Amino acid sequence: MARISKEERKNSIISASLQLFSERGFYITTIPDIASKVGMSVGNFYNYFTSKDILAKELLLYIADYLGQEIKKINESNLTTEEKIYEIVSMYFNLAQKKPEMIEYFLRVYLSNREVFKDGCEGMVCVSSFVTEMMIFFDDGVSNGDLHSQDFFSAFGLFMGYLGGMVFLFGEKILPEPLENYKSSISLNIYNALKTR
Amino acid sequence: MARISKEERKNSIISASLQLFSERGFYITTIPDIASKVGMSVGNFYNYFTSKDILAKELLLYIADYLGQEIKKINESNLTTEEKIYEIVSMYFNLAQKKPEMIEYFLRVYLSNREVFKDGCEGMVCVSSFVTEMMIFFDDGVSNGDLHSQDFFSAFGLFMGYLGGMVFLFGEKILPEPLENYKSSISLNIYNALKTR
Amino acid sequence: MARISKEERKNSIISASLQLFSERGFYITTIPDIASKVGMSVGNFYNYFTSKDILAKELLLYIADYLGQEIKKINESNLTTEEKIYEIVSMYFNLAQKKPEMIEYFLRVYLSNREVFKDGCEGMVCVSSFVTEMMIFFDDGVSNGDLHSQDFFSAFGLFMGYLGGMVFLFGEKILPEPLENYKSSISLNIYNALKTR
Amino acid sequence: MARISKEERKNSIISASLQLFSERGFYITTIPDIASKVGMSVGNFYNYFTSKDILAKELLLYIADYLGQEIKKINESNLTTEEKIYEIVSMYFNLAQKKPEMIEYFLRVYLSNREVFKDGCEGMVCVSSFVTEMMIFFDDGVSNGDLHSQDFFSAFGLFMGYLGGMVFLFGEKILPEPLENYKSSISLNIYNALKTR
DNA sequence: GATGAATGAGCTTTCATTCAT
DNA sequence: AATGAATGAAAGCTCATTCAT
Repeated sequence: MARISKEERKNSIISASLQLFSERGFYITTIPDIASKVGMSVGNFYNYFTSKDILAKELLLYIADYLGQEIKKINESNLTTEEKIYEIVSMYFNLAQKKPEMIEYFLRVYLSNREVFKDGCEGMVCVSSFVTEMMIFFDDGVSNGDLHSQDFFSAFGLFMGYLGGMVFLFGEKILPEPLENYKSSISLNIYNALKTR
Repeated sequence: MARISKEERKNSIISASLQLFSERGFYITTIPDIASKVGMSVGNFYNYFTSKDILAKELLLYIADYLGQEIKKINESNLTTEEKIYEIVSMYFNLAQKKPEMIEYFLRVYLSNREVFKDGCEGMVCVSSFVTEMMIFFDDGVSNGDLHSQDFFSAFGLFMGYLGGMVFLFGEKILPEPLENYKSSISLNIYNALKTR
Repeated sequence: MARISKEERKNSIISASLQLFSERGFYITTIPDIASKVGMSVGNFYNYFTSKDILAKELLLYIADYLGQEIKKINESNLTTEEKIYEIVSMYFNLAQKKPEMIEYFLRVYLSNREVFKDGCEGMVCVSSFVTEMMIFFDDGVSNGDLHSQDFFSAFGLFMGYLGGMVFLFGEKILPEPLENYKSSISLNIYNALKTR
Repeated sequence: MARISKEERKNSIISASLQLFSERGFYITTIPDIASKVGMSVGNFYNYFTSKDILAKELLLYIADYLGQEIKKINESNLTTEEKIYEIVSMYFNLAQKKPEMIEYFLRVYLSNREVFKDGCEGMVCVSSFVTEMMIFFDDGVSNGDLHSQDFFSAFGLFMGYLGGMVFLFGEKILPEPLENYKSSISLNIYNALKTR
C-alpha cells in the first residue's frame, strides 16, 4: 500500500526544485534545500536525479513540453491569426501569474546559465517541443496571408523577447498595472509588427 | 611616478570582470579569476571593490550609463522617429558584436541573478540612466504624433525584449544570418508595432 | 523448487566480490556494485553477509583455505624439496594467471587494508590454514636435511614476498616475459637461498 | 619575519600525511585529518596540494627519491657485493623501524591503491629513482662476477619482495624477534639466491 | 528470502573574504 | 597600495546499512 509512487516522488522534486530555482536562482539553491522542501533525505534525492545539472535539464524539457502543448492547442483551434496571438499572450501571462516558476525558470535559469545546459541542451535541443509549435504558428500565419514572410527567428525573437521582457518587468514589480491589463495592447503590438504590410 | 592610477586600475578590473562574468557567469567567475586576469593580487582587488556583489552592481551602472549616453545622442539628433528606431537597433546590435560582454552582462547576469542586485539595485535604480533615455525617446515619438500613446513599459518591453531576444539567439549561434542583416526588418517590426494607428 | 540454494548464492557473492575487490580495490567497490554483479538486491546481500568488512574477512579465509589445500597436496607428494619448491611456485603463478583475483586479493586487499582485518583477523588468524602448510613444508625440508634450519618467518618472508613481488610486477605489466618463464629461475633462487649450506 | 616558509609548510604536510596514510590507509585518512595534524585549515591545504591524489603521488616520489639516494650511497661505496646486500637490507630495516611510515606507505598505499596512481605513476614512472639504483646495484654485481646474470625483475622481485614481506610481518607484530636480528640471515639468503653458481 | 527506497553522516573540494606583512 | 597565505562555512555527492513491504 505504498502511498507515494516513484513517479509521484519525482514529480514532487520537479515541482519543488522549479520553485526554488526560479525564486532563488540555480546556484543559490542547494540540494539540501530541495530535499528538505520535498521532505526527503539528500541521499535519496540522488536516487531520482543523478546530478543537479541533470535535474536542471529535465526541468527545461518539462517546461518546454508544457508550453509546446499549450501552443499546440491554440495552433489547432479555429481562431484567426490575430486571435491566436492574443491566446498565446494570454496563456503566457496567465502562466506567469499562476505558475510563475515555469516562466521564471525559462528567463532566469535557462537563459543565463549557459554552462549548465551546454552539454545536452545545445542549440534548441531541449526546447524544441516549444519552438516547433511556434514555428507552426508562424508558418500557418504566413500561409494564410495574415503574416508577412520573414526570417523565423526575427519573428520568434519579437514574440518571445517581448513576452519575456514583460514578465521580467512584472517580476521586478515595475509594471504599474497587472499583467492582465497588458494582454490586448501587447497582442495588438505584436500583430501590427508581424502582419502583412 | 606611479604608472597606473587608481582610476585606471579600477577600469581594468571593470573590463576584466565584465568579460569573465558575461562569458562564464557570475557564480562561475571567482575573485582569483578576475585578479589574475587583471594581473593583480586577490587582496588588492578588495582595495577597489569591497565585495563581489558590489562589483556586480557597479558594472551594471557602468553599462546602463554607457547605453544611456548612446541613446541620448540619438534622442538629440534630428532624425525621424522611424530613423531613431533604426539607430537604436543598430547601436545595440553593433555593441553586441563589438563588445558582446556589455549586452551579455545585461542579459545573463543582471536579468537572472536577482539575489545579487536585490539590495541596492531594486526596481530600476541602477539602470535608470538607460531607462530614462528610452522614456525620452518614447515621449518624443508620442509628442510628434509618430507613436501611439501607451503604457511606457509595454513599449519598453517590446523594444528591449525584442533586442535582447535577438542577441540571445545570436549568442546561442542559432541565427542563420549575421545580426547585421536583421537590423532593417526588426526596426520596421518595431516601428509598425508602435506607430500611430 | 528453489533453483539456487543458499550456499550457491553465497558462493556467487564470494566470486563476484573477489573479482571486484581485487580489480578495483576494497573502498572503490560498493555493495551495490557487488549486488548488481551477482544479480541480487542490495538488501538481500545483507542476508548473506552482515557487513562489508565481514565479507572481506570471509574472502580471506576462503583464499587461505584454497592455498592451504593446494600446498597440502604438494606437501603430501613424494617429491624432493627442490621439486616441491618448483611446484609451489608453479601453483602460485598458475593461479595468478588463471584466477588472478585470488592472489591480487591477498596482495592488494589483505596486505594493505589493515583496518578492515584488524578485528577478527589479527596476526595470522585468518590465514592460518595457509601458513600452517608452509610451516609443514619448511619443517619437512629441514628434517630431510635439505633446508638449513632458520627462523620460519625469515624463510616464509622470502618465499611469499618473492612470489608476491613477482605477481605485483606482473600485474603492473612491467615484466618483460610471461610469468611462466620465471618459474625455474625463481624456484632455483629460492632453493639456493634456503638449502643446507 | 615569517616563521614558517612555504616550503616548510609543504614539508609538514608531507610528513603528517605520510604518517596518517601509512597508519590508517589512504581512504580512511581524510583531508581534515591531515590539516588538523598539520595545524592548518582545510582550505589552506589545497594551496599546497591541489588534490588528495596529487598529494599521494608526490609522497611516492618523495619516498622513491629518498630510497634511491640511500642506495646510491651504497652503490658508490667500496664494499663487496655481499656487503652491499647487507647494507641495503640494513638500511631498509633501519628505516622500517625509525620511519616506518616510509616503508609502510610503499607497501600499503602504493602497492594496493592502483586507481590512485594510475594517472601519472604508470609503470615505474614515480619510483624510477629507486628502481634505477637497484638496477645499478645488480649490473655492478653481475659485472664483478659476483652475481649470476638473470632477468633484472626476477632479482628485483626477490630482493624487494623479501624485504617488503619481512616488514609486513614485522608490522603485523608476527615476528618473534626484532627486525634487527634478521639482517644477517636475510642478507645471506639473498646473497645465496643471487650469487654466481 | 527478496526488494530497493530511504537515511544521514561524512567525504573532497571551492571560494569570498581577511589580515599580517 | 600590494601581496597571497589563511580561514571556514558550505557545496555536491557517495555509500554502508536499514526496514517496510
